[in-house]
Order: sequence, then C-alpha cells, then structure tokens
Amino acid sequence: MEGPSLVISVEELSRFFRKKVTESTTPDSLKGLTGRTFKGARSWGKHLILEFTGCILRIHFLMFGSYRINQPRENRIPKLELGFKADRVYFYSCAIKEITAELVESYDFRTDLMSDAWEEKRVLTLLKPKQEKLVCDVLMDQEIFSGLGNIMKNEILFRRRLHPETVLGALRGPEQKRLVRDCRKYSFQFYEWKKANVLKRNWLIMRKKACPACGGKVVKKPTGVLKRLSHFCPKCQKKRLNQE
DNA sequence: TGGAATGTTGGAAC
DNA sequence: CGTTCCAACATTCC
Repeated sequence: MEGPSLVISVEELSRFFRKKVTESTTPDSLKGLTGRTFKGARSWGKHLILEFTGCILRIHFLMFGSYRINQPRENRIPKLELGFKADRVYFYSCAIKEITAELVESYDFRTDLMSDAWEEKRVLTLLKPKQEKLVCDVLMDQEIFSGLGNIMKNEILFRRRLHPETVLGALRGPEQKRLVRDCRKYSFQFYEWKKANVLKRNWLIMRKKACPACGGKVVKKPTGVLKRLSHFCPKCQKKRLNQE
C-alpha cells in the first residue's frame, strides 16, 4: 500500500475518532485496547499511526496488508480488530508496533508527499548528497519521498520520460525540481483515482505490454540497488549521461 | 495456476 | 563498524 491509500484509510477511520473501543482483539505483544478512547489517526508515508489513550500503534501494510470496516474477510484472522459498539474494524496481514509519542514527534512531515507540511525545498536539500544514485532508488527512499511506492515510481518516471537507471546528477537545471513536483502532483492524482476506483485503468506503463506513446515493447527489469521491478519503455525513456 | 508483486526488517556474510 | 545480500513474512492477481 502506498502513501495516498494510507490517507484514504485515515479518512475512513475518522468516523471513529474520539470513540471508545468497546471490544478488541490485539496481538499478544501489544497492550489491550478495550476501554481506551481512539483519539485519532494519521499517516506518515506508508505508516498508519493510531492514537489511543495511553497507547500509540504504528501499522504498516507492506505488500499484502489490508483493512476492512464491518466486512470481515472470510476465513482470515485479523491481526487487529477494533470494535466501536456495532461497528468493527479489521486489520489483516500488517506489521503492528507500539510506538512512543517522541517517535511520532520525530517524523518529518516535510517529506510526506500527501502532507500539508510537505516542502519542496526540504526534499531538494535531501537530494543534494544523492547525486550519484539512480533515480529509481532515490524515488523509493522513504526518508525523501515518504509514501512513494513502486507503482508510483514507474508511472512518474514514464510520464517524465526518464529511464529508471538515470543517475540523479544527470538531471540538470530545473529538472530535479520538476521531478520532485511530479512526485507531489502524482501522489494526489493517485489518491483521486484510487478513491474513484479507477487507479489501474489510469496506469500508463505498469504491467503494460506495449508503450502507450510509441507502441514499443515495455521492459520489466529489476533496477538499482533496491532491485525493485521497473517497467519502462527504452525507446521513450532514454538513459541520460552524467555530464553537462 | 504457478509465479510475481503496491514493502520492510533483521541477521549473516564480508 | 559499515555495506550488502538474502530470507522471511503473507496474500492477491493475472
């Protein structure tokens, strides 16, 4: 699950803010939640932060995680279940950890692509020491582009016609700033499409056989240090040379 | 229908 | 001690 989906989850959970947890099932490693008030939720990148009286949980959905409200999955045991009178929230296949208020304070929302506190200038500062790295790795760096996932990476690079293995420093003049703005803009586009349930049909390069621009064959290849699969058109996304 | 994939962590290896 | 690599986890989709 990528950042914009987490923002949607916070919106869906907002109806339970300030409500008392009347029932709950939690992993043994966590405190009980029954009787606590669900104070609120927010996201930072791909992290979902749930605040209860006397307990803060951080949920990460990783690749396969999901949540449901009042519609449990059949034959699946949720990792965490929250009851609010007649309503139930279920969290499946996710990593859940209790965290401290101090840790939440330390999250830098200036890098969170969906946050009001996001700052282009801050991101550009963090990019300065990354000029030798490949753009496919840099975009996936959660300390710089918090919430950006592999789908977003591939779509953003295709739209800007950048080869995933382009060295960041090969982007001259205003190009890095443009890429950073693309990331911010595409995050909100992703969010709108996801909410409207039309995300997949708006993919241009992800899991496509042919390039929508030239009709050429889309290459799927693990790229960069991270070795995450990049989908790209080698004709339309030429690799840049790292020079003036 | 087997294999790949919206992701991260922790530990081994070097 | 830093880095790099790999397994582990777990579920949906094509």
